[in-house]
Amino acid sequence: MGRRPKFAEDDFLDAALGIAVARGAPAVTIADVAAAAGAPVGSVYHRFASRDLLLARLWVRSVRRVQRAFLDAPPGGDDPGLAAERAVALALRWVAEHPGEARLLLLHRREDLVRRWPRELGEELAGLNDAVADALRGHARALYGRASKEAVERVTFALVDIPYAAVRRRLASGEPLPPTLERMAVAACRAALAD
Amino acid sequence: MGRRPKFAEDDFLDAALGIAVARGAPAVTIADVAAAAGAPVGSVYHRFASRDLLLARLWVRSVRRVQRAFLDAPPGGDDPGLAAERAVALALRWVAEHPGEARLLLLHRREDLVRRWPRELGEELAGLNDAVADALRGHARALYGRASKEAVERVTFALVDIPYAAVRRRLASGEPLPPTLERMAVAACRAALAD
DNA sequence: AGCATTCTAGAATACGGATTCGCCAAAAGG
DNA sequence: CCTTTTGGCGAATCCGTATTCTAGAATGCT
Repeated sequence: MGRRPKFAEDDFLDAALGIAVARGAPAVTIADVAAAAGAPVGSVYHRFASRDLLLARLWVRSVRRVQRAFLDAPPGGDDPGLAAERAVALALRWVAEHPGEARLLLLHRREDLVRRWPRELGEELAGLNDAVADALRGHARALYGRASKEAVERVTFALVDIPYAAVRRRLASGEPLPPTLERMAVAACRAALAD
Repeated sequence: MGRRPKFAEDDFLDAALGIAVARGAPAVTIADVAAAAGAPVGSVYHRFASRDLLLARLWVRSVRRVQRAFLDAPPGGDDPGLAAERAVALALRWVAEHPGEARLLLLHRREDLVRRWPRELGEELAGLNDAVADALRGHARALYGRASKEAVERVTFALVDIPYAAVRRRLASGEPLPPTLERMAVAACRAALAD
């Protein structure tokens, strides 16, 4: 019952992602999204109530995708070296496999993408990081036997911030990641865990 | 000869910085900058030909300021441990002393701030990083006896990217830097230099 | 076929914000 | 005091974009 859809939400999200990555977040205009998807503007509004909502959903979709990769990765157990290696390798691989979304997430903050976060997505935003926070506490417990604030901070710095640092500048400049990067990052990560 | 200026360029740059930091780059409208500086919009245009030029100058001013801090810092000589300690300490101190500019530089890319870089500032942009690149090569030479591409990459990762990573997430969330952070960052930095 | 429903389509409209422009004010020199 | 020059001032204008609105098309149901 009803006409068969010609455009899906994901079509517009993909189009928006492409534009954001290529020409920056402010260049994501509804007209351009529509053009990139081969659709008229009205069809975009048929799927998304507003530009902010479109971008917010793009953000959520991207965050969910990285998170899934992070959560699905095998935990490192109580071996700091192993945890370091896996976290860094995972980050580098994910960036290589999802260049667009990597750029979106690493080079923009939510606020830069979405001017005013739509109420409709309020809850969505609230619980977004819970699973990752849990996983980090799990790592802290496995490595140090406790999930104290300090232990969690340490794990986050090592497993999140350092891989991030390894990748970010290159992602911004567009240069390829140098081959020695992984080794350095693992060393740094390991040191942060051990210290 | 001529009326005495009531507003200086820096007044508007400071106002713009405050708005960018508080409400994000897109919220930096000329009307708001003027209001924040207690001036009418016309006076802003008397100093800056366009919004892009204003933001570009703000960017350049901020970059110059960090660079000065980085360049003025005493070099670590051939001791990786010392170099690591100094780089991390410098970064943490600078962020603490210049919270506004730190947020501007660490949380925004140039492209997010300035839509289209004004031609008038073309050269200004070109040579902006030369001095820092030189300094990094100097560090590479002092530490490893050579400024090969790989050595420079290593030094940059350790002395720039890691301190950056240590600070960025907190800067975005607004939380204070945890006391153990410096120690972890130094350990990571040192490991990246030694490996 | 008639009807309800789900979409496509894109022209018309509304609006926020950058930029312009004409005019007034305050020094400084003669 | 008159003239020149540098600045302050802010209402009016212009433009790019988000958003709305009216039509029409495709599909399933009875």
